[in-house]
Amino acid sequence: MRVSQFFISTLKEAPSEAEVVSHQLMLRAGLVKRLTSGVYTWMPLGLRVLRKVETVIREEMNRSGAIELLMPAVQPAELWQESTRWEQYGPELLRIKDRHQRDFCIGPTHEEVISDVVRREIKSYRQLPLNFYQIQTKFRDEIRPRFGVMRGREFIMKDAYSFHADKASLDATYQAMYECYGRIFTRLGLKFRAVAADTGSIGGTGSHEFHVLADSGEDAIAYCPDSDYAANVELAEAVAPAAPRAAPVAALERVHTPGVKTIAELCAFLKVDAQRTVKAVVVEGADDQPVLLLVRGDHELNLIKAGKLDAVKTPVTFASAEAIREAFGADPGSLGPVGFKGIVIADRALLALSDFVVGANDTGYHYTGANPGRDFAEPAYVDIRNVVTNDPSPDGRGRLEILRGIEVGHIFQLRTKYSRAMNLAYLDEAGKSQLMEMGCYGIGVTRIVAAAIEQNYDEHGIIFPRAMAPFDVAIVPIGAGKNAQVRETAEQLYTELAAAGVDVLLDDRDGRPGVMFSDMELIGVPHRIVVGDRGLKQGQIEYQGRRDPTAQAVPLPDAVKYVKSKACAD
RNA sequence: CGGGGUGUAGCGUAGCCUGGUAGCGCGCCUGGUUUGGGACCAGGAUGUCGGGAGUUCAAAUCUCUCCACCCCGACCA
Repeated sequence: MRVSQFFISTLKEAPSEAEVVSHQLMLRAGLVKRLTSGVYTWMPLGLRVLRKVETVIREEMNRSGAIELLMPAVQPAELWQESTRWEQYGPELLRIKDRHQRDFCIGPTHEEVISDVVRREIKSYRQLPLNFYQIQTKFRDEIRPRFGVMRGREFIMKDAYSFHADKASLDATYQAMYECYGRIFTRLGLKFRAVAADTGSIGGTGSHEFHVLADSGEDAIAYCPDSDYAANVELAEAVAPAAPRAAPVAALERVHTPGVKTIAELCAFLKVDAQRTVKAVVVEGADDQPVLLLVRGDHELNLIKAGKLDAVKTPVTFASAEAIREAFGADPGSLGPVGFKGIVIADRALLALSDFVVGANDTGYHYTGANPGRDFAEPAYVDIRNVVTNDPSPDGRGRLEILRGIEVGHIFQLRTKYSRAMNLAYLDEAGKSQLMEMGCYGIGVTRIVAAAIEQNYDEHGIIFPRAMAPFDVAIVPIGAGKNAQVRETAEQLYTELAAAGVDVLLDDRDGRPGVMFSDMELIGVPHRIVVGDRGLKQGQIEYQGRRDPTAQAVPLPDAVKYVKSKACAD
């Protein structure tokens, strides 16, 4: 491709709407343009990147035995009513009406449609298993789109749905998809991690998320460097402390703590370690009575874990200030278990804690020297906190580290959740009707582009991994307009590299060198050839990898071979 | 949806407090000089100052209202 026949629109300054690096760079490089909140046009350059990502996904999915199809974006309400998700999905489902006032939605996912396809087509166990996938545009009316295409409302997803006669078959395909995802992200040149995940609202059992590692990631991942344990912090178990609780030494003492509301303020005021304090969080209970949750001061309550407790209403809702006043006679910031009559649930870390500081249920007062069993009834002890660095690994084989990640893939065992609702049945060998087992497997295609940039950039711009770079190699001729040898050499290299199967971009704009260099760096082309009279006088061109600190002189006759080996090496 | 903020040319912004009819940098156009890291000189074009209403002799500036976008929270590929 020649720049003169392509479309490149770069920006020197990042539009002020962009907060995160990937979003800024995608706008500056002209990969995408925003149409409205969370909705983007993929410009020619960005589309090349997207297509390369899709190609890798498609090849690996096909290799894993999945079969591609394409389902509609617009879906009739009837199907969603049948699965009961028309009511359950909430405002994130974009609902529309046609001219006859019939209800439709723009598909945020395709379980209903694929189930409808399969139940019409599949009658016999002989036709199973099947794994259908598509690469298709989704719409989810996110409450708050952000970070450009990272969390857009309209986005492209690869979604696959597998159907099975039994659980063993589902397990096999699930495992195949797990391995397929590993190959995809490896080929795309991404540092990633597969983690055990919460099954969330889609439901079912058995689920892994694939995260691209990046400090700016929205998710926290706990992993054990000494074993293969890895889980989303939402799910990672905080194991019960091994050491028993020390016997109480201090007496319960009420201290005046005026204006102290947070654990940080409490620690500063009383000069105690946060590990010697207990945080009290009040949530709405299943019976609408407030439930008191206790977590060690330096720990963080895990709302997903808390939501799984029978006594707690799901989704977890914090009690209102009025409800708290009524139940505790004090404001948040001074709450505790001493004297509280309702349900108290403590994190298991408190099993090892004695003589701690906790709110006194009197605004502006705390207790020191508090002890369960002596000063208040022993609460139930369960795991309701987020794991932290250095917690023991749940598999007992080391200690946890925490990383941040961007979720780019998610695989689920749906089991019979949808087949039951949608009546997805087949006839087994005995001629008996059975529900199909089902799995689903998603990859955020557009999100991958943003995640890859988040992981690969420098002060000059994007550094695309080879597999998703818009071009493999950029040729930058210097002074081509008035030096025929430069021009002809560049043209010749362009032709030969293209013929050798290299995706090459020739910057034939005859612009100033600085402009061409910075554009090629900004858009993330991984390899660059400079052709100038300076080098040609020595019979050389220059090669520089996007991450190389300096350029390398290469004799002209070796140039194509050299560059090809570089471009295909990584 | 709740809380906070912003809206001035394609992008980045000044002007707003204290009302007097819009400025700068980049980009764009023309001509010339340049050509190894975002050139220089000369000339030029581009603004419903987010929309509407109001106050005023006069509104980018003050008031009201609507809209859009961004940031912080619950969701997710």
